[in-house]
Amino acid sequence: MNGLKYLLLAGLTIEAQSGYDLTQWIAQAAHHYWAADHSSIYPALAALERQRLVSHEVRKSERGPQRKVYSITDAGRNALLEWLDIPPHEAEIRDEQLVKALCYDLIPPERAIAQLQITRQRYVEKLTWCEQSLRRLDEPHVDAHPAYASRLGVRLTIHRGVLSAKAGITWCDEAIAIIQAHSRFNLEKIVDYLQ
Amino acid sequence: MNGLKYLLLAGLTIEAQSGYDLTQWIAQAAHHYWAADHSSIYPALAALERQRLVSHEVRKSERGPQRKVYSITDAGRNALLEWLDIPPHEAEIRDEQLVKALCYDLIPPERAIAQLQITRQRYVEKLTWCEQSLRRLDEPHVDAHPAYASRLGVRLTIHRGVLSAKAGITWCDEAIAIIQAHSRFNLEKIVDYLQ
DNA sequence: CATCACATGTAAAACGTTACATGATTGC
DNA sequence: GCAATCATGTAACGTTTTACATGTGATG
Repeated sequence: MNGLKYLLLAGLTIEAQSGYDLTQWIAQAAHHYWAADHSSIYPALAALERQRLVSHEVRKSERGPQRKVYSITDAGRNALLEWLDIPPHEAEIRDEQLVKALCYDLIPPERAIAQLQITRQRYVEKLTWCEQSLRRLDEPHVDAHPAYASRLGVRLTIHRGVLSAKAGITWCDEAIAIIQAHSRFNLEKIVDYLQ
Repeated sequence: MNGLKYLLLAGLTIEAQSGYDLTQWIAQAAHHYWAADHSSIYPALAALERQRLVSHEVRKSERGPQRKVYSITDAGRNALLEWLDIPPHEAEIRDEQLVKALCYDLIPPERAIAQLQITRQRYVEKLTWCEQSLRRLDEPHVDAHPAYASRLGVRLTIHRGVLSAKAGITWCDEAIAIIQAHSRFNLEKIVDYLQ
């Protein structure tokens, strides 16, 4: 069984959700650690249901067509718990921005810097979103049972988002500075060379 | 054409390399921004050669069987340059550690912490490697033409590795602290609840 | 003579993305 | 009526992973 299915099971331990909800949640809250879109989520949910790790009930939506709201089953929770103890694989990353950065020798510095500024903006937006979510988590909740007092796991993953976004912003800023220093340096060397 | 092919073209702008070299390089220097192993690299190189974006010559190895050393062609360089101006897609990440972290509510804190310590160690090793590489880049080179004085792109990507690894280490440390605080907090609440 | 690092590949299966396909409901 | 959001899916295609497959040369 693949990682997406465990992510879906994990999402359903937070609360019962539809495929649409899970899609939105992965795109926003889990985007910095898992990539998946609806066309892989719906078949994955169907497969989990065939394995009896989740079940669904149909509910009418407040707006739009009927929803299939999925819940994790006891078997699903057990499968998730078993998987949890396996040491995680290393993160798998494919970041086109870095492949392009590797080639910033080959293009004019202004174009490299313009690209980095767009990437920086994306990281800023992610940071804003994560910080807002953390603030929402910190609003006090009154729960009957202390075990549910706060969602540790959710906090941990959003906190990771904050640190990733900050690292991204720092890199963009420093990369821009390095490119500017480098182009000044090269200019000086070219002037020397021509004299 | 996919990202891997551009990464290979980018790698070949640094120097002519074999599939084996590229595999090693991606596993070490590019690991924090691109995942690929030899079974996708060899077919990708063959496809690039069919498109005349790279060419190879066979050379005997100092140790082991013959090598196919690939070079980027002018057409390859042009294809790379064209691609460089397209705004990069957002990074695609699949990090099992974070999916597991999302579930750290569900397991005893010691097990979560043990897992985080293994992950932390991986980040420490990555950081060590990147810092060593940067030091090597800083050793002065004497080059005939100033444009080749240093590899800006290589520096940029390794610098990203440093920042990513540091963010990873910080997260592991803070996650461990949060889990410890959370379990103390829950213990207190459970004691209150039982009284 | 076994093991490790070097070196290159292929085949089948699993996985993911893009595009296609449909339809309800709300607000403008 | 049109666009946007809600909501669920499938099909074709392309990519990636896992496993298989082979063989060289150095070191212990």
